[in-house]
Amino acid sequence: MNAPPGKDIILPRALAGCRNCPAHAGGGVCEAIGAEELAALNRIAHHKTIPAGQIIFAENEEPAFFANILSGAVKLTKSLADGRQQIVGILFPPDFLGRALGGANACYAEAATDTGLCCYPAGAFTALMKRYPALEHRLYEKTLDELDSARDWMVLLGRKTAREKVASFLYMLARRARMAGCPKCAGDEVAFDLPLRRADIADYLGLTIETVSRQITRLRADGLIRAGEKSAMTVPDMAALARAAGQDAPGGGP
Amino acid sequence: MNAPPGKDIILPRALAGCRNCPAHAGGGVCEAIGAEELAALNRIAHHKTIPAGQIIFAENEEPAFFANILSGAVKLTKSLADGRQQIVGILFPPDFLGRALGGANACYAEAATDTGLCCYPAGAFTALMKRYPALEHRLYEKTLDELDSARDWMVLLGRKTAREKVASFLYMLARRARMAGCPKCAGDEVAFDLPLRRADIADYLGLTIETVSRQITRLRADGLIRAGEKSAMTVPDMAALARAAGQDAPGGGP
DNA sequence: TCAAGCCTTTGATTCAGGTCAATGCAATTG
DNA sequence: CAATTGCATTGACCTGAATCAAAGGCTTGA
Repeated sequence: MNAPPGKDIILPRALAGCRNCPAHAGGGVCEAIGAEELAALNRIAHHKTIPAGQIIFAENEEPAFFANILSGAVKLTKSLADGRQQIVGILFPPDFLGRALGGANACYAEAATDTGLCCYPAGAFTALMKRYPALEHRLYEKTLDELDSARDWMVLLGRKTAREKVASFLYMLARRARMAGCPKCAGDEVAFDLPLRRADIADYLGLTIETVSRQITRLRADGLIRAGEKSAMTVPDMAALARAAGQDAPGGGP
Repeated sequence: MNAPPGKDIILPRALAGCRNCPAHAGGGVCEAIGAEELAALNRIAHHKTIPAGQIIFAENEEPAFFANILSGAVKLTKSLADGRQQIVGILFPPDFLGRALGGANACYAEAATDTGLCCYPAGAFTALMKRYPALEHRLYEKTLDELDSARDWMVLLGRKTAREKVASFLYMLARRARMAGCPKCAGDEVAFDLPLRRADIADYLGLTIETVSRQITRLRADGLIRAGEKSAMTVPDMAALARAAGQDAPGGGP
């Protein structure tokens, strides 16, 4: 695969578009690098939209491009020879997609929902990284954060019960929604959309579809979540959900 | 904690010692950086030996130092409020210990066996990283590798059976021993010492002590491993062990 | 409008791994 | 040299989650 599949969008040759970009504020790669670096990045950038379910790149494949995620969600999966799957990470805006150094990607990347990307061709991006240590520095920071969350997830996979796993997953999404300004929230409640189907949630939590479904039913019966239309979810009491998740973060810690 | 506990060792003010250092060859931080960088590192370095069981640094603590691991093994653990524990990584020579950027450590670090460290005071090391992008680049590479192995471990935790987990753990140790020159091996066999007690193996694999013990017994009965004195282990057939581990790496892949 | 596919939910049953309890076995120690 | 302590092993039993099986909604589209 040489280029990301999906629709191309021609970028205006200016930074105007960056100003409202999620990757430019809120912890993206484009934050905390200089104006020169940003302009250079912008010159090689290229927007794409990817439909849900499409594979963005495969395992053991030299990356042809890297990207900032602008909208949607991307799942990173690994699988065993016999087909068992594990989702090892979910990327949301403004996360960075791709192993920016040292060869092949170690997992599949697939669009979990319709996804918008700001793509950089691998060669040009690598050259920029060499020229601008600030850019590499920023990516290193983001990688350390990814490593921390991978390790948090290892605790979940190795030591939490099915109920705690599902509660943790919902709690993570709710915290993310609240931090993102929470457009659908009312009062203290936090509302958001589930970006994953049951099968994906199961692969993310190391469970089966059926167990995920049962635990969601149970959490709903216990009043810890409310389900609305489609994939809409509401958390009436974040602290209670955190407790059910086995987390010691009453208000909204890590 | 301001300094690593354990015995201090005065370093000769020269690079002579680095020549045989595991961190200087075989993938360590000190490999693939320039002579100038290496000399600067050496100037701030400081050897320590840490006895087994000693905590090297705690969670949520600003690191006072970073270190290359010279000998032994260090376990990184995270735990839930109620005491459940998960080992999220084991570091061997020539791995790098510490979050070199952006604040507090995200897990406990404890010496699994008697461990030798080459320590760098945090402030001085950070200054060097700023001055020498090559050093930061090298650390970034190592962090990406750590992220990849964390994700491999997530597959193990989420999707493998108890038998596969234990086989994977032993297979990982055997591969490491074979790559390290395999001083104890005879012929095609691979011999090594278990650096962890049953309780630690259980915390690493997301199992209980009893299950680990039973699976080791079973693997022994099946002839996939042989146990010697103390913690000595021998793998007569690496390919067979890889198969039991659910790995698709017949000869000794990733 | 109805059939065909997807997902999701729910129920019944099974089983891998956890829990509880006893024993074994070295390495220390008084 | 008992007695203690800390692991490791083994056995009996239990349970949480997997598996197998069957409906039950929603979309999609003819």
